[in-house]
Amino acid sequence: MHMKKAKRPGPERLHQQVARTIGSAILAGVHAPGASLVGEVEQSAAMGVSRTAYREAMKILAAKGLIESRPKAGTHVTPRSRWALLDPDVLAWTFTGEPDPAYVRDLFELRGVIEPAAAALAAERRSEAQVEGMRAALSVMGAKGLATEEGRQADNDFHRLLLEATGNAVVVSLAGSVGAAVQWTTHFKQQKQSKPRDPLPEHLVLCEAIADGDPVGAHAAMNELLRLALEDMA
Amino acid sequence: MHMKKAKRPGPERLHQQVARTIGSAILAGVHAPGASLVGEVEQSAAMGVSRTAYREAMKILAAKGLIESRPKAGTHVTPRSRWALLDPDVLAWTFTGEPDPAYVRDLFELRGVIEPAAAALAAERRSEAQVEGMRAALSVMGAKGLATEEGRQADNDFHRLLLEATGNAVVVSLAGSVGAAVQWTTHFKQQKQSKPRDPLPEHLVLCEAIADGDPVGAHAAMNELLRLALEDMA
DNA sequence: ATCTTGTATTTGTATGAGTATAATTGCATC
DNA sequence: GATGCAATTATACTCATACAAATACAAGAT
Repeated sequence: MHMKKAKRPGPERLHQQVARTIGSAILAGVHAPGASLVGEVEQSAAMGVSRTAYREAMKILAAKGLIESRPKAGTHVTPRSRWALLDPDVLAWTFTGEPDPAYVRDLFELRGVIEPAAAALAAERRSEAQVEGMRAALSVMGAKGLATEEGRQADNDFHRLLLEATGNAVVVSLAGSVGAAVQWTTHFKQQKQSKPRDPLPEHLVLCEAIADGDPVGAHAAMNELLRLALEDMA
Repeated sequence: MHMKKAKRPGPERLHQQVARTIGSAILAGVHAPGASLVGEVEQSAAMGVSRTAYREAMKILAAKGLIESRPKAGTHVTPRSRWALLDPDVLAWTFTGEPDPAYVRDLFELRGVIEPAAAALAAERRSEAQVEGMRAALSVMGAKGLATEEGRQADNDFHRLLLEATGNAVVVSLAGSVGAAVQWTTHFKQQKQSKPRDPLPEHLVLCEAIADGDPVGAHAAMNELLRLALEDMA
């Protein structure tokens, strides 16, 4: 069987580059809420791109709630409360720089709410096939370890399967974003970790609670898993 | 003191119209995931707009994860799992048509997870000023009732203040989206409600639990509030 | 079969002109 | 002085056109 050629994201388009540059600057606080980005022609010229590319970048940022444009008034950064903080791109832009510690705290707090609830839902609704898949993923994870690419992939698979087992599309998309964000943060700190602990045991406990259809147990198991993960970073 | 002129959204721009039209069609299932919107020139001509406006609309939809474009391959609708289901615009587009019952169920389920947790956080972190504001809002709500615009505004204020009291920016933006979505759905069904129940008592219980700094009580009170609200719709 | 190479199709970028919107200003009025 | 109304004007918005770049696909070479 052929390995299907991995879908290549391709080179970043110009308007995406512009959106990333300005978006990152906004999230880093270079342009505070209320700040003015008035003057399409000057701004685009200053970046050395056409107004077309610049405007399309603005549309992307506006779609994510970071800016707002009106004729005569110009383009301004919106208050933080309107930003789509869980958007995948916004998340990535946030973690290009040093992320605000308060933001990371908020993120973990939300994770602590969402993921145990998701585990409980999964325990109630999982199919046999999903349990099979989760067990298989943990098996690979145990055999290869988290040091290998395969092991990390299996870890991802496990969590993805768990989310899908909730049968709640909104929870899936949300927890997916949060999980990705948390991985970004751990990626930072994990550099220093000389001796990583083996996280397999708590994964197994969680998996079996879900297999048993035990929402309360799954909730508690996920809580424990998150507690241990957080402990590893301190 | 002058009342600042209320910010008027103004007329919808052309590219926003196009984005709304196609976005709504995607969410309504007219264009299923994988469906092709190939041919910018033809598509834009068919809608009677310039290619510029059409492309800017595409950038908006792409920013919300609904579509994906690549040269030669064309533009296609992405799988549902990538959609930003909690984006304000996406929510609005969803509720222009008959929303999928499963989606509404998922939304309420998430609300049942988020809002009690938010109430508990608020109980731990609220300031005195915030408690004052929440009490004042409930006072107005009790005096005017939910039949008046002022009363509904006070209800919104209460919930907004509660969220702000969590001190968690991510929870605020998230719960704000979910709350807005839930209001859309209730707006549908509430038409038929001949005799609305007075929701003030459970609001007061919740408010006092938060004022007392009682996370467990606040969690339970919010659960009860949501249970009653859901009951009103059945 | 597999790899390379070419080619055609589609989106991406650039530019310039003109339009529409709304913040601002100035003026008249109360 | 404050308020309401009209003209001004800065700014984003829309359009049309041309060209560039990327890439899926097919044809050919190995």
